Amino acid sequence: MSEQNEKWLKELMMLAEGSDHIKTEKQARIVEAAIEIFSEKGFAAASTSEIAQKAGVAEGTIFRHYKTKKDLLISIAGPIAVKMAAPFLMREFASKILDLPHEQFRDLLRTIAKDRLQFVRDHFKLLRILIHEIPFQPELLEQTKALFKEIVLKRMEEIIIHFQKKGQVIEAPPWRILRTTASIFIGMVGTRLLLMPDEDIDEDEEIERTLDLIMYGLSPHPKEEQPRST
Amino acid sequence: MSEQNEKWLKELMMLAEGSDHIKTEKQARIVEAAIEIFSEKGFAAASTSEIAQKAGVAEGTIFRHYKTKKDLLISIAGPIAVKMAAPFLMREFASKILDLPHEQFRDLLRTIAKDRLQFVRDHFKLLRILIHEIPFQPELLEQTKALFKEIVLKRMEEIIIHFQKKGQVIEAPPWRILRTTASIFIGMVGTRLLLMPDEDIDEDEEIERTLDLIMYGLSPHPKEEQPRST
Amino acid sequence: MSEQNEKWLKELMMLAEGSDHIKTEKQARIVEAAIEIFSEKGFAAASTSEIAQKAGVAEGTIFRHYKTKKDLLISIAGPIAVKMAAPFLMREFASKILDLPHEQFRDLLRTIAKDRLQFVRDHFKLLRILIHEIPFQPELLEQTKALFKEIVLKRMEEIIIHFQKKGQVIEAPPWRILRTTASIFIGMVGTRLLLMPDEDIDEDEEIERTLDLIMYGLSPHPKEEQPRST
Amino acid sequence: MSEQNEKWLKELMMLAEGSDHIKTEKQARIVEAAIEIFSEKGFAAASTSEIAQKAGVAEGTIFRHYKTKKDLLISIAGPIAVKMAAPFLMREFASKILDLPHEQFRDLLRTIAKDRLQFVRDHFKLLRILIHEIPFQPELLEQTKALFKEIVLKRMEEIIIHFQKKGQVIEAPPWRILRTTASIFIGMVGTRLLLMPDEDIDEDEEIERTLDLIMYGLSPHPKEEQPRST
DNA sequence: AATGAATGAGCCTTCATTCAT
DNA sequence: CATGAATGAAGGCTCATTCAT
Repeated sequence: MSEQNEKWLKELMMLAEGSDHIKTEKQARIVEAAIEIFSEKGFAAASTSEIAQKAGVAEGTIFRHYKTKKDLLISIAGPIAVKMAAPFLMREFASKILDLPHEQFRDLLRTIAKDRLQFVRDHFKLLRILIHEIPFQPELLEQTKALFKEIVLKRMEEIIIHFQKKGQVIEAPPWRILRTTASIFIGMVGTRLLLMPDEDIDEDEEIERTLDLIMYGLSPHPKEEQPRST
Repeated sequence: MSEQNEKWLKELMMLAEGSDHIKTEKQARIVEAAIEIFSEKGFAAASTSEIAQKAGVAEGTIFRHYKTKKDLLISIAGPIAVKMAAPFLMREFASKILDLPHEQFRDLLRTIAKDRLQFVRDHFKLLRILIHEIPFQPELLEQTKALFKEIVLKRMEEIIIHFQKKGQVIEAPPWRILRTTASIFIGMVGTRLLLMPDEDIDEDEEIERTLDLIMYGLSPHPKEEQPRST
Repeated sequence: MSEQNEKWLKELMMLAEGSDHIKTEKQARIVEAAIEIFSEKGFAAASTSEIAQKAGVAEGTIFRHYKTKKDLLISIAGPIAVKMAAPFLMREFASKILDLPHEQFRDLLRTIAKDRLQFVRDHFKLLRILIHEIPFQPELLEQTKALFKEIVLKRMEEIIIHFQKKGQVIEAPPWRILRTTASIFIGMVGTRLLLMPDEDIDEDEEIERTLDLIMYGLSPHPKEEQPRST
Repeated sequence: MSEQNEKWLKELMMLAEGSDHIKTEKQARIVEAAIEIFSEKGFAAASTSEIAQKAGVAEGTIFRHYKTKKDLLISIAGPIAVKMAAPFLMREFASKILDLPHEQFRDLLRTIAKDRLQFVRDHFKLLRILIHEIPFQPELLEQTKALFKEIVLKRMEEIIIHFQKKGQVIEAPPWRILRTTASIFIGMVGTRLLLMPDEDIDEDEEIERTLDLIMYGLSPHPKEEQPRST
């Protein structure tokens, strides 16, 4: 990783932990209201007057804290991508994992999946805004793309290669392995949250079965050789 | 499938083939311009005057053909979901496949994937609009949800069960198998089109390797037992 | 009356009887629809497209018969004033009445009132349009004003003077007598039609009692001298 | 009068006196401009942009004070009916008059007529708007109808009955007496203001002669019995 | 810092009118 | 005569943003 990147990383980590430079209580109320409304109607269809009303502040107050409406959006949607990637930003992330001698790849996936799933649930509205506005806000797009290409992909590559060396993961380009795994989890979350938001299911069980599919695929496998986890 | 559904199916199939009741040449120009602009800036941020200008018609002309701006959106974004699901609407879809005695599940996946991938490329902008507006247009949401739950899921379930009986697919809830497979392909397409639109890759090869992952998972498998496809 | 006026009178009488130059059946349907809608929402708030729809013709057809929307209004609202004044246009109107030796003024008022009241009922919507648009259409205003000043007032003046000479009507400027009498009847009709459209009353009786007030006023009068009519 | 009505009365009286909740100077300019233009071209044909221009404010400013154009109309035309009826709203109106032992009915009529005539002259444009829009704005219609039925008619009935008992007014339904008297005055005002706005006449004399007609009617009356007032 | 009245550009939509068919 | 697609000006209204208080 270049020195450039090192500096960027530091900034990102501060962002990931930072309190988002929210200073006054009114500003907090504005942000909260904006999240609610942007998420509900989309950025373009949301009006600053509605946000002001919901936040219980005067319209002018919004523009005291954020120069434009888009500024407000960026200040809300920008950091969430960083936070989503936060675990991968930790300096020790890869090394810690790689040092654990008996760690199973499957266990790692489970840990990450559960952690990020919880994150998604906790920040659903914010992520919704981010996903929706990414195509229309080049800033967001570039920032997020870079984040995942430079940080997440890089870190995960090391780990995947590590497990490939240990013989736990097949030989295939790490990016394809990452993409596939991520897609499956995203698909799982998406289905849960969007198609059947009210259904009550055993999530741990669901994750376990999904891990089965990730690890062994759809094709039946010879008995006893690759015992399924409980 | 209920009789109700039968009727609905017929309507959908007509929609799937229909020329979208576009009658005049000006109307076609309006639709084309609208697709372009909706896709580019999103529905809410698009202006009818811009659409009119791009279409080379007077603004009033739009409203002669579509009662409201939202009407225009629905008439554009509504049918695309049906078309996306079109192959699954064909009466013979399942039966045809199930009758082929030696058909491999993997071959089926490949066929569907290639076909739909082509479709996505051909109608990228339209699908972009659909995906973006679904959360804000209850009509689109319900229609699309029903389409996939009632048609696509139902048809694919039959097929998956069929291959499960033939021992080509592990015993797992068909919906989870469908979800996983679909997610992986969607992830592949998404990555291709969004993250690396310009990169030049051997798509057939990519599909094949992705099928490997779908069929056998990440875990290394005993030699010779499940030979990889060519 | 000047020669000028004589010519005008002739034209007016033709108008008063004329079939309004309505030639085709579609035109008739347009006029009918226009009356309905102008009366209901007012001229400015009525739209030609609504009229066309109600008439069952194409929008263009309206403009084949009437150059503009205002043209349509004038062709509808213009003649109704003339028709309202029609009885006073008849050449023989005054002379006929004046020749009847034993005619009572009260009987004359009764006759006119009943006749015009019926006319109002028969052409309520048209009169509504006329009254509403008079202030905004100078043509209508001038035409109507002239009609009443030159024709109605003139004719009634002769008659009132005649009855003054016969001692049946007090000495007072004829215009004031006409204005008062007309106002009372208009007030009666207005109250009937606007404030209590559904109430069921004995109209003949009402007219008679109103004539009492016109003839003898509010002040109680000595017995036997001016016997009230039954 | 019911308690319900008592409460309503209070509200109305506040309205009748109230400064119409006009707070800023710009709002006052908007109202003034709106009165001018509504009166001139009618509500439907008036445009908010024209009003804004005449008021010297931005068009948006109008909509900050009044949610819709119709809102502006109602806020202008609504109160004027109440103000027109204001004298009849005063709690002491009837009692005061009835207590004056030697009061003549004719004097009462004269007082009211002069007062209201002045009011009409002072608020001509507003009344014009009210009269024109009443048929198209159900709110105005109902409010005004109720006002006159519940307040004006009720109060005047008491008074008329009082004078009937004193023998100054003939026995006839009070509502008919009111209607007739009101019609005559309205006709007088209407003629003055609409047909001959520029003519210069002795108004006091005109009122007096009109009162003659109201009190004694058109029929000549025996000498000396009911001496005409000067 | 906070307010909220004021702005004016721009939005979606309607409308009277025209014209080729 | 009749049609109805097309027009483009104008309408009512919303909105992000500014600024004096």
